[in-house]
Amino acid sequence: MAVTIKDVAREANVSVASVSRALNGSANVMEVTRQRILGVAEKLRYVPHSAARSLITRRTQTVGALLPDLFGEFFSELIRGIDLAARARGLHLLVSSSHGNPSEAAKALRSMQGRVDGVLVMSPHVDARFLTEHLSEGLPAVLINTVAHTNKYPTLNIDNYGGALSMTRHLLAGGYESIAFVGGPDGNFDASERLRGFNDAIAESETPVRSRVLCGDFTEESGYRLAKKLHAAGTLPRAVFAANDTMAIGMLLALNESGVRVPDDVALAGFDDIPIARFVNPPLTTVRVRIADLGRCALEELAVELDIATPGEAIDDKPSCYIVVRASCGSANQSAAVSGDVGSSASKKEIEIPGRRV
Amino acid sequence: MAVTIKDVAREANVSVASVSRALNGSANVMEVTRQRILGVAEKLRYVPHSAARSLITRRTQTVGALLPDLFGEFFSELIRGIDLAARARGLHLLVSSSHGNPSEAAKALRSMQGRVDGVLVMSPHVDARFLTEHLSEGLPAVLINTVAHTNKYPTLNIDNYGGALSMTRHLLAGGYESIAFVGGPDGNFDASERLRGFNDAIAESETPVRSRVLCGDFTEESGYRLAKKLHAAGTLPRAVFAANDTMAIGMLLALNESGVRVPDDVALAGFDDIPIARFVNPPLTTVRVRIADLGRCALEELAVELDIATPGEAIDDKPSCYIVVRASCGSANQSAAVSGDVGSSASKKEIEIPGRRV
DNA sequence: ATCGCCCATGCAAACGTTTACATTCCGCCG
DNA sequence: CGGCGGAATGTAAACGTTTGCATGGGCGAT
Repeated sequence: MAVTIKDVAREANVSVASVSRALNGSANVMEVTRQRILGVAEKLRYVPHSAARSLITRRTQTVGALLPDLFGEFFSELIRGIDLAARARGLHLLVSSSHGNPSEAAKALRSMQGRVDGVLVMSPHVDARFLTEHLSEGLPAVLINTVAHTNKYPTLNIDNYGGALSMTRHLLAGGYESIAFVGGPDGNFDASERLRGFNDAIAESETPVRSRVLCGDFTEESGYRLAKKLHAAGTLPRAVFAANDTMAIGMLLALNESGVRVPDDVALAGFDDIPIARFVNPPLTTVRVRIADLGRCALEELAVELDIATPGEAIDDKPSCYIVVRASCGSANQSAAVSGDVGSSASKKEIEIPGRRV
Repeated sequence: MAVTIKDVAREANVSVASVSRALNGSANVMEVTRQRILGVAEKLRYVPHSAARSLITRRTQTVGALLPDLFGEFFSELIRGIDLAARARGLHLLVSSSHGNPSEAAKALRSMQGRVDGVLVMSPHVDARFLTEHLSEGLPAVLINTVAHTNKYPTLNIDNYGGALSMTRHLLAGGYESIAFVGGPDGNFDASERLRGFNDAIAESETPVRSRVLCGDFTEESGYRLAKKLHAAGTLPRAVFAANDTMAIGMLLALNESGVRVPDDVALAGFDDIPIARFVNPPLTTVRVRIADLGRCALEELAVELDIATPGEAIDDKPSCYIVVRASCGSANQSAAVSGDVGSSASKKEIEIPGRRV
């Protein structure tokens, strides 16, 4: 680390300016000189001092990712997507995760100030006030899956609406005459969007269908309780679409216990495609979110904000959802019709149906 | 970001030096002056320019994490552990993951040069040569779960040996008279350590036991094939300890298909406690690694290298393994004896046994 | 052949800190 | 009463780059 641009300059018999020029832009420097400089730099294992560079260029070549307390696959995939996209653009990735409360997140956000050129923010605690409060004026940011309605920053969301719409249509196409939707916690953005998708799909249905909406809270227990209650009351619908897999699995447990057959008596579908979904019995039909895609798109969007996106290439659309049809809803007949060519990654008993893009 | 230390100095009617002193160390500055300066800094929302600071202090307050292509929970947990520990120390975390090959990892490592004070390296491609080649001389580093034998850098490993030893002892205590170990790929460090643990446990056994070692490659398919082969040959042992859960689950699939009862006919154990392990039928007995702990320990170790560890506090021991007893090996009787007090996080049907610390 | 222009290169300022050293001021002791 | 020491504060150098501007030399045009 002791070797600086001056050392290279001296060794190559040029000025520091020429070294800088040779290494960076191709601003006028004779090819032979450039080669000599590059050679010396290589030989000396010169690596530019990024802090010094940042000081003058006011760029850090780094983006920050502010994430909530995420577990398992979701976190991994999100970071993977972000990381790969960042690397492709030559950007570094500064991560700050596991923020359980707003003040922690705020502190982390502030401490990133000046270390990053832009920031990806995903946090349940983010609202407009939080942002104006803690996000410094000039810092480009992209919001991920957040409820904050602001046109100040681009926002990327999982296509909750589209996914729920597609899944509900799928169930409707299965011919179930009564369908229940199990919602998530009040005020949860994902949950309300999924409900909206469900309602719209029901509304557009041409064949009459009895639908109802039940209140869950995204926990397995709430699913379990609801299923037990419905069974006890004898009011089980023919199909249930739970707003997340966790609740669906809770219901599945209860139904199995009660001797209700899935999908023969009740078809069941979830949302998220959590890893366990394919291992429950029967495997759960669900909506899969392409999480790595979400991360990648977010970073690309941020690149646009940073004015480093290549103008030519089109920035990807919002990350989409896929319906993954497994045994928990008995529509093997028509799903086969939808998708003859099954993706190679899908197991033999799985069928993927691209979700509607919104 | 336009507000610099000069602005604060001017506004507070002091020199930049005093501002610097007031904000950093408590080097002689009158309390009243300090308060005034702090007030002004707050009012102006001054945040020090980290690049400028790094330039002169030659510290970045950032550590890098170089990780291979990790999936799911392992990655999440590792980062979580690192992130939390780093935050506790006021360090930032620069992540570069998903490196599939040595040259990518090397590039990433070099590009971190100068942006970090130290680096956590976890990569299957890391050996001594790789390190001397690509890790700049003065950069502190801690190796995670790597085979590189070097006393130049501290190395943290999962306690593969101890975990396998404990699990094998557990099986031996279950009274199985024949036990097979299914190994991992040749040259894989984890795999060979686990095998070593198995062998040592067998060797120390007082009651005679027939043991054999089979060759797997960590894939589900290899487990599946092996189990089918053993069953066809009629050479199934009473207990099988697979070097990872993935293979164990492959075997479980095959055994279930063949009508072999687990654990009644064959007891089965794995290693890793991947999320699915508890959802297969029967749930898999396995060795759990405290991955977040691994990350935390690695960062603490790095802090020591960086001379920023508080001298008083003892650095934690190496991260340990836990045996998680589930239904796939039928030793409910004696495992209950081992652990009467089950951790609150364990489900009703799970028993945790602390692994041997090495 | 002379003049001007452009290209390659060098010089030096600037970026925002920290910190060694200089200065000032005050109180205390001789 | 004068000098001295120490605490509070100021001054300026240094960190390693990038980049606007200056310089010089070669070459084409007149």
